Amino acid sequence: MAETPTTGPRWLNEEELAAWEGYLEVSTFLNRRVEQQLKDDAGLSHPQYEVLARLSAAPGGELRMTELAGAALTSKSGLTYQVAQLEKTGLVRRRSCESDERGIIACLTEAGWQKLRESAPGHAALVRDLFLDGLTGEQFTAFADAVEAIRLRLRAE
Amino acid sequence: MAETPTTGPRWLNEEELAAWEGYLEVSTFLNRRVEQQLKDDAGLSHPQYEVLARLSAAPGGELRMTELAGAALTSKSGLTYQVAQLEKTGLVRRRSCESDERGIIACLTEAGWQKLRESAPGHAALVRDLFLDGLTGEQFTAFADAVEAIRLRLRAE
DNA sequence: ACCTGTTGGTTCGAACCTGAACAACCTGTG
DNA sequence: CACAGGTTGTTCAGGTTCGAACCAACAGGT
Repeated sequence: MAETPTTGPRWLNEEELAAWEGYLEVSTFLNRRVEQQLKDDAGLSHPQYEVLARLSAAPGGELRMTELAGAALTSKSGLTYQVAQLEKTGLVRRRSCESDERGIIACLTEAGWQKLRESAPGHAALVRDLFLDGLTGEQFTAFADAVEAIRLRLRAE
Repeated sequence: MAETPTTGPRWLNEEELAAWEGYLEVSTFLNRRVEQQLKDDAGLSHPQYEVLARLSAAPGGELRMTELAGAALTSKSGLTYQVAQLEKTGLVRRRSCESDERGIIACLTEAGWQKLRESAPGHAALVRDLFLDGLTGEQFTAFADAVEAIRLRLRAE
């Protein structure tokens, strides 16, 4: 009984484990809430919203599929699926690329711009409510720094 | 042209948007890497590992399904699925609960303990590498604080 | 022009997750 | 005891995700 604590395997110390588990919990619930809000208010999944948002941030509201996949954080096949969904509902259109026969360019339709204009405020409000408003100014910058640090580390591979 | 910037809809300011998108990116890639490492090294999905870990942290290495679902951050039906998978591979066993006829208790088998002992160090090393080692001590505590703040906010509903 | 290696996007299969519907069971109130 | 209302866990259908395999098209060297 003396040599091993009864708490089971713990290869991270107390603090580290708590931080990691806290992060996992936050990440899970944040995703759930965002997903739910978008679905209810705009009929979009989070990935779909992300696609619209990334397109809207690109010049001309259009991007090649691969670039879009990178920006919207999904796999190539995942993006094919999502764009197909968005095309069904008329929010995105696909056209072929002139300079590269293989290329496909996804671009926002007028309805896509419209949908985004409608749904972005609600989405932003939720992000603000759940994520930003809970933090003091100091906490926010510290958090942003930490995220940036982890991001660089992840990128370096 | 003058009144609206060409950057598309942006209902969060520069800083806030960058933090949110940074978080999304980090969260996505962190999940991917963890998932991949566990799959490669232990043949487990992250949810499955989570189940084993939570069970191992519980007294006797066993928990009722509902408690386990709460701890492992999945829905009830998701847990049923995962436990079924883990049962197939012999890492978890189910037994019925004496005090409550409806209840099912999931408990780690010896193979389950063994698998966890084998895989935890690799998992911990990755978490350390991607998540913890990228942060200075200050950044770490600031991050942990921020996560805790968000967590409380999410819980308050 | 012709290989060779690389890239762009889609398709396919399998795994996964979720919410809703369900049956079995508990609980407490009359 | 009976019965209404809540809980427990599973099942089911539907949508979603990923990676591997694939074909078409580019690019560079010979």
